[in-house]
Amino acid sequence: MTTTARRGPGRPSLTERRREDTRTEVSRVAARLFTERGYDATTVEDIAAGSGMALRTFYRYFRAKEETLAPLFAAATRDWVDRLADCPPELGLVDALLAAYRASVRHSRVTNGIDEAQLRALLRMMEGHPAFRATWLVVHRDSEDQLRPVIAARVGAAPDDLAVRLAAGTANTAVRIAMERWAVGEASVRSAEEAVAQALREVASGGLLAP
Amino acid sequence: MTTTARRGPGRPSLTERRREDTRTEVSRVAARLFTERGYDATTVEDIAAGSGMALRTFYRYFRAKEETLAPLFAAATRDWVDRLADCPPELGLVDALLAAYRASVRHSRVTNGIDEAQLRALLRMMEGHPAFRATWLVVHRDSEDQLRPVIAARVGAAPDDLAVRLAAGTANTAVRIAMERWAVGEASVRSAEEAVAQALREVASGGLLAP
DNA sequence: GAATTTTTTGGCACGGAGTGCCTGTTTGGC
DNA sequence: GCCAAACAGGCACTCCGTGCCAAAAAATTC
Repeated sequence: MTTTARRGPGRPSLTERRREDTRTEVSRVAARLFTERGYDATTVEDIAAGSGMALRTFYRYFRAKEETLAPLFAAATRDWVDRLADCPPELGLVDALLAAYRASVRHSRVTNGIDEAQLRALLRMMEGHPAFRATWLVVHRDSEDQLRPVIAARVGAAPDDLAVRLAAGTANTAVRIAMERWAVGEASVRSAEEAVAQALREVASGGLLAP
Repeated sequence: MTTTARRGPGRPSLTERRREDTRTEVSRVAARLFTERGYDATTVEDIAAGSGMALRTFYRYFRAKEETLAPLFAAATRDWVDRLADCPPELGLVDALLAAYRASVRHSRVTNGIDEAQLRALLRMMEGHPAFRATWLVVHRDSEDQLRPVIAARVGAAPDDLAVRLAAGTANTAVRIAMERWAVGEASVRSAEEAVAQALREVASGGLLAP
């Protein structure tokens, strides 16, 4: 972490940020072990040992083994939402969503977070590993809730308006489906970015539901 | 089950249906125990005993404790998709989705499946119970895949077309969000049916994403 | 209908997951 | 240096989930 971060009012405290860093660090270790040995063959003790902590301490950071990858996935969606909030307000919602995604994926390539190759490998492991699938879906469900206030602010509505909820849900679903298509290596998908662009453009056009 | 069922070509075998019945039965027992005592306070042995089977046998029907409610949730979405397939083709997609939902909820009120009050109670338990949340989301993710071929058939496209995937994902998300709104008892929601109708109409109009 | 094969069920033992409780160790303010 | 609060670790214990083998039940064959 090289960013010079002032404490700021809405900003999490130093302790909380340290905690998040630890979680991310453990998450990276787990991702490596899972891809190397598989999910079942990796014990929580392995992850704890690899992270230089005791088993009991691991459980102070994660409620369950299957939660271990959540910080890694969540970092990606979190970053996307944050960049959406920073997008110029005159941009249309879909354009902003796409621009935010592009900025996020470009930036996270050079900095911390999860790199695309690893994310892809993990997503491919999801088939046949219910625990993985569940984590992936839970992270996206959380992302939906994070998206709501940002979308609400852009369109000038309340975060719990039905229209805002649905916009968040739809946008989020589009990104999820795009990444799932990209992960399995569908022929017409050249990059995650392209997949997301296609999906967002499709829902922006109304798609099959609004003919 | 009192329906006189011929074997039919696409129909599952008797053994498979017996198995499904057993799963549903156990699912109902678990739903009762969870609502009575809470999720954590209910052990798998309780569920097995309540279902008249040994613990080891339970694990021949379910891979994990958190999977126990899946048949109950899945029966609802499965029924919805089946009725969509039976809707007259000249009906618009959104109208058909809504009609199928109405038929499903009306019919399952008198026959087997899960009744609304219990579903609502279980959904309300989801807050603070990650395992529940995950199951709910996984069921809806599966529903998305079941929806694809049916939608594809209606609009005359391939099931793995991006547009079909997104329509399935969006429709499914709309229903999920509607039910989540209904479950928490939002003021502007009088019934699950009304919530779903509102949500589907909103996405049919294009919503905030297609202004 | 008796014998046999196949499927289903249950008991047992075992390792990993997850937690309550208590003891050490670090951190930070004085 | 002293004390308090937060954090890490060890230990014991319960529950989850599974491999393995034996008993029971169901289907099949003669």
